[in-house]
Amino acid sequence: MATDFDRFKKENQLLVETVCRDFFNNSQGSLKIKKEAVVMKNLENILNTTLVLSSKIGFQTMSLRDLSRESGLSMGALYTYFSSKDDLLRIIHRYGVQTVTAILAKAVEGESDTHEKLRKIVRAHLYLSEMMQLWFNFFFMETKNLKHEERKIPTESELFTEQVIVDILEEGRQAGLYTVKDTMLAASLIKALLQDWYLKRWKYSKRKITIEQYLSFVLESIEAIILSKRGTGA
Amino acid sequence: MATDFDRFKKENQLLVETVCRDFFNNSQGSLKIKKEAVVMKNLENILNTTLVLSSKIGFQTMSLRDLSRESGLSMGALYTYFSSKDDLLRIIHRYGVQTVTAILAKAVEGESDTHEKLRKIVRAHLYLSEMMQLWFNFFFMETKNLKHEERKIPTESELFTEQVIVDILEEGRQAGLYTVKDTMLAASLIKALLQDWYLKRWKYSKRKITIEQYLSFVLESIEAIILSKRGTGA
DNA sequence: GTCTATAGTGCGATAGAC
DNA sequence: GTCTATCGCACTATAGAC
Repeated sequence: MATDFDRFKKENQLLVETVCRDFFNNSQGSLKIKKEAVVMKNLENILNTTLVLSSKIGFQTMSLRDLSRESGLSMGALYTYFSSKDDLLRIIHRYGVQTVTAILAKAVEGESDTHEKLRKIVRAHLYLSEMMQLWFNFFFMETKNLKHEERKIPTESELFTEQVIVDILEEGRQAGLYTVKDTMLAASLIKALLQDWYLKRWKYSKRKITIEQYLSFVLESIEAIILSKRGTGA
Repeated sequence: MATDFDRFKKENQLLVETVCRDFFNNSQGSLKIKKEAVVMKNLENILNTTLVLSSKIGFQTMSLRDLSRESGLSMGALYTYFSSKDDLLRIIHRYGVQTVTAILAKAVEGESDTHEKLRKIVRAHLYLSEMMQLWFNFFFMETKNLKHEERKIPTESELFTEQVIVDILEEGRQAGLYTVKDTMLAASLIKALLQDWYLKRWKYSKRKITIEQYLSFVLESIEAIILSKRGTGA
């Protein structure tokens, strides 16, 4: 049986391709290589290999020689796609966060029912973090290696998503649907629960908790915290 | 006015000293330096400086030259307290986790009221993570740099604390006090909320959320999730 | 018990062949 | 476009003076 998550996966198959294409379109001026197909293939390889190695030993510990060996590309080839190790870090953050933010923003688009909107953003966030588990972990763990000016990228993304949730909660509170008093703290709490899924993946895997089970539990918990009585429509 | 947290701080002033003394007692055979006072002073300096630098740039990025400069100790002096950079990492994890676990275990000792026990462990965890913020962050961020055999130290500590919470929830459920069905997921949720306080310290600081406010919100939220009706005693 | 000086290693980055 | 060879540097770790 196809689960809800399977459907989401099918609708969003080309995530890494999106990241790579964004990069290619933005860098065409400065990039030495002009063939899109070549850039796409190698860049996807580089990014995926970097994410895998970083999840095991961390970005700083990973040497470019490790990356060269694991990706099958020579040191020279690597340097045609980024200008320094720091640049590679920046690329992953910038274009990764951009893609994630765009998908999450789209997830609630056109939904008018407040509570349904809340459920949609929670589900989209959880599913996306599952599909892009290595990316989400990377954003969280490697931010401190960015130069100061670049650190605001993941920070602002965190605040943006949280603000989307705050807005929904505020809307529900003013409509008398939610009784929660502090919508900002409630939104932080929701973010913390969503984040726990990918930060503690080892724990949930070991216990064989499926993503659907986790989603149900999170939604129930959120409702317990923010809902007094549900409207007749739900 | 002295807050609840101020009282907790006074009762647990000597945390880093405890870690250092544990280390000294356990290493006296292998340690070159024999004077306890000297070891305590320098080790505390080394550990604190390491935690500060790691919180800014990460343990791997921090060079021992950085540590030497910031602590005021020479490279040679550093190497009389640990045998390699990896050893330093291990020391912080091992003795730090040991101290934290002992304090948390003591926090619920002798409390017979189930719900009060839950509130005590939540409060102790939150307050302790505030006092040892750099330590808790270090445990979380630097675990992957440990050699495989040593990684179970922080992992088991996470599971231990969670099990304490599971036991309390299970006790309450069987007594008819709590209606929560999945006590394990509920305990994970509580841990996630506690962890968010120190992982996202920048966010809560910026918003001027005090630790007392956060504690109240977390306790209320937990109660909303697990409680049906409170007993007459509470 | 702490220092300075240095040995030895592996890194990021690049130049030039193909 | 991709490769190999190599430069210069910063690192961990240690040896020997004080």
